[in-house]
Amino acid sequence: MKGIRQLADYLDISIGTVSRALNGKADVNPQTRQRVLEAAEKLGYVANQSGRSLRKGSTGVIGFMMQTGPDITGQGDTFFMSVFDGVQSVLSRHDLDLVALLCSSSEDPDAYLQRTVARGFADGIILSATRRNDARFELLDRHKIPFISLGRSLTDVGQPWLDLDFEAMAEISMERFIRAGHTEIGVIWPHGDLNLGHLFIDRCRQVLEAHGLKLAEENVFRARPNEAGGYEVAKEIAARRTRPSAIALVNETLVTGLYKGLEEAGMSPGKDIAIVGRHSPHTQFLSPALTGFNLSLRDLGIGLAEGLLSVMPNYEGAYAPPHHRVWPMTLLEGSSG
Amino acid sequence: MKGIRQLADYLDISIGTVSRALNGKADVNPQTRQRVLEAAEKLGYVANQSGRSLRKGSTGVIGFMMQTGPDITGQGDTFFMSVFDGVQSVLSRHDLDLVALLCSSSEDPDAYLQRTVARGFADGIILSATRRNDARFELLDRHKIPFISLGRSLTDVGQPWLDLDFEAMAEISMERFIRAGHTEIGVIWPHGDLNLGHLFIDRCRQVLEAHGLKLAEENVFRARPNEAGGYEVAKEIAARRTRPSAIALVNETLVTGLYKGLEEAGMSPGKDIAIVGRHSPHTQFLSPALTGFNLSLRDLGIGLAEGLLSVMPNYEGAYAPPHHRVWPMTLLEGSSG
DNA sequence: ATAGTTTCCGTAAACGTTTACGGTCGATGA
DNA sequence: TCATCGACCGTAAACGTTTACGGAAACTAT
Repeated sequence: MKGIRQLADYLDISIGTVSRALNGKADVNPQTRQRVLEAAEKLGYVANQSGRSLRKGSTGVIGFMMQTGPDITGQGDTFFMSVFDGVQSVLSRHDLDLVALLCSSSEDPDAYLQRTVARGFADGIILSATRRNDARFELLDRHKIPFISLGRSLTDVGQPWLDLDFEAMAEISMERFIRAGHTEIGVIWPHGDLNLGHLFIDRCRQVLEAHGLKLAEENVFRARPNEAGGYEVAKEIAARRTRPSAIALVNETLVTGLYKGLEEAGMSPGKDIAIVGRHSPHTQFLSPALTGFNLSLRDLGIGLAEGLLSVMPNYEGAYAPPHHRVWPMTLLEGSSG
Repeated sequence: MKGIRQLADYLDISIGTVSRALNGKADVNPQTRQRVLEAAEKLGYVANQSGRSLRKGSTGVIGFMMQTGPDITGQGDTFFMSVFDGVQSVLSRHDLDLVALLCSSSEDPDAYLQRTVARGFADGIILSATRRNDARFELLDRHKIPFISLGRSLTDVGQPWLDLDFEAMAEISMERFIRAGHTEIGVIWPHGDLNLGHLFIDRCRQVLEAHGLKLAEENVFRARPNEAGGYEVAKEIAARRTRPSAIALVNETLVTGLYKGLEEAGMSPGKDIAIVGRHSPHTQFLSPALTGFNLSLRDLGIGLAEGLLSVMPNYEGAYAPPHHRVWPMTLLEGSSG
C-alpha cells in the first residue's frame, strides 16, 4: 500500500473523497465512509506524514527536548518515563504524538533546537533542563512555536512554565534544621547552570539569614548530579575539621552516593548528620530512611501537557491552567533528618 | 524566514540553485554557494522537514522505540540516556537525527509501531524491550523498514540484533555458586515476556543440571522489574523455611530493593546469602559491594547504531559489524557473592 | 413542472522541497 | 570563424496530502 491514490483506485472513488472520509469531514456518505475505513484498515493504509504535514502546515507531534548522556541533568530514565506517561495521557486525547528530541551531550542545545525547530519538526515543544539564562526561550519565541518549560528561567518571554517548588523545599528544609538546633548547615548544589540550583541555594541563604544564621561558602558543596557526585561530597565532608551538621539537597540521584560515602566515614544520616533530600523510586530503600520531598511525576507530566496545550492554537480554549505553575511536593518523614 | 522561495528572492537567484548550493551539489559556482550559505545562516533558514522528506522519500530520522511509564524495562536509571549518547555519536556523522518514539503504557506497542511506521516517520528503527515473540519484527519486515533490536526474539526475520550475553551471565553465575558449594540456588525472573528472562533462566537450568543440580520451581522468583520487586523477593525469601543460599539476577534495578529487604530480615549479602547481579551507576554504592556484570552502555549504543546502518541502503558499505552480536560483559568482583 | 435546496463527490490547487532537463554564455580548439 | 564543450543556472515536474470550489444528482416545496 503506497498512498491515498492507490486506496482511491482500489475503491474506485476520488482521492478527495477518501481523504474526507478518513478525516471525518462532514459531507461524505456514511456508507462510503464505512467502505473507505474498512479498505484502509484492510490494506493497512496510513496517511503519509510528510505529505500531510506539508499540506496542513502542522505535524501533529509534540517534542520533549532532553539531553542525553549519563551525567547531564541528574534526572534519569525513570524520571522522564513517568513524566512522559502523564504528558501522553493528555496529548493522546487530541491525536498528538509525543516524541523525545534527543540532544547529544556533544552538541550545543541551542543549536540543536534551532535546527529541529526551524525545519518544522514539531508543533509544540516541552523544554527540560532549564538553565538560569536560557537562549532556547528566545529562539522558540522568535519562531512563534508554542512551548512550555519544565523549570523557570531568568529569560522570560511570557511563555508558560511549570516548576517544582524549590523555594518551599528550601524553606521547609532550613526551618526543620533550625528547629532541630542546627547552626552549621550545608547544601549541595549540582554542577551546571540549571536554574533550580540557584533557586534553591538563594532561598536557603535567605531563610538562614532571616534566622540570624549564615550559609557559609565552604558549606555549599558543588557536585556532579549523579551518585558519584554525592559520594565525593561525603568524602569532602568527612575530611573536614569542622563539619556541617545538616545537609539539604534537591537532587534525588546524588543521595545514594552521599549515603555510601557517609557510611564509609562512619557517619550515619539522622544521627551524625541530618539529611533532607528528594525522593524517587530509588531512594525509598535507603537506610536509614530518607526524609525527602516527593511528588507524582505522572501528574507533573499532565500539568506540562495542559500548560502546553493552553498556548497552542486550536486548543487554547480547552485548557486554562495557571500560566506559571509552582508544583507542590509533600515531605515524607524518614529518619535521616 | 519562511521557505526557500524567500531565500531565493532575497538573493535574486532561483530556488533550484539555492537548493543545490545548500545540499552541496556539484554544478554551482563556489562564489554563489558561499553567498547562499551566508544568507541562509544570516536569515536562519533551515529546509522544511516535510517538504524535504516528501520529495526525497526519506526523513533523516532514526527512531528509538520505547515504552513510557514508571515500570518500564527495569533498566538502570541512566540506561537509555547512556545508550542514546552512543547511538548519536555514530548517527551524527551521517546527518541522521535520533528521536525516541514514546509508546504510552496504555497503548499497544504493536499498534503504535504500525501507526508511526506506516506514516513514514523514520528511516530506521531501533527496538528495545524485545519480547520472546515479538510481532514488531514482522511488521517492520513487511514494511521493509531497516531496523535492529536490542534483544533477541524467537520471531526472527533475519534482521540484525544485538543482545547482552545473558547466557554467559547464567553460566558464570551458576558455576561461581557451584564452586562455592551452593546447592540451593535461586534466580529472579522479571515479570513480563521479555526474552532476556527466558534466555537467562533456561541457561541457568541447563548449567545446574549439567552439574547434577536442579533449579527448583520455588527458587524461581518472579518479580516486578523495579526496586519494589526486589524488596518483595527478599521478603519472600525471608519467610521461607528452607531458603536458597544463592541468588542470581539479571536486572540491575531489582537489586537495591533486594538488599534492603534482606537487610531488614537480618540477612547480609555475601554472608548469609550470595548474590550475583548486574551493575549500574547505582549499584556501585551498595554495601556489601555487589558482585555483578558490567558493560559500557555508550559502546552498546555505538554497536546498535552501526548494526542499524549496516542494513540501511546508502550506508551498507560503510558498516559491516556482525549481523547478530552477543555483547560481552565483565564481572566486577564484590563481596556479595 | 419549475425553482430552490441538500447531499455527495470529483477536480485541481497548494504546501516546500529536490532534481532531471534544457538553455545560455564564455572559453577552448581547430 | 565556427563548432564544441563545460560551467553554471533557471524551469518545471514530482513527492502525498488536504481542502476550497463547483457541479451533478436527488429531493423538497411551490
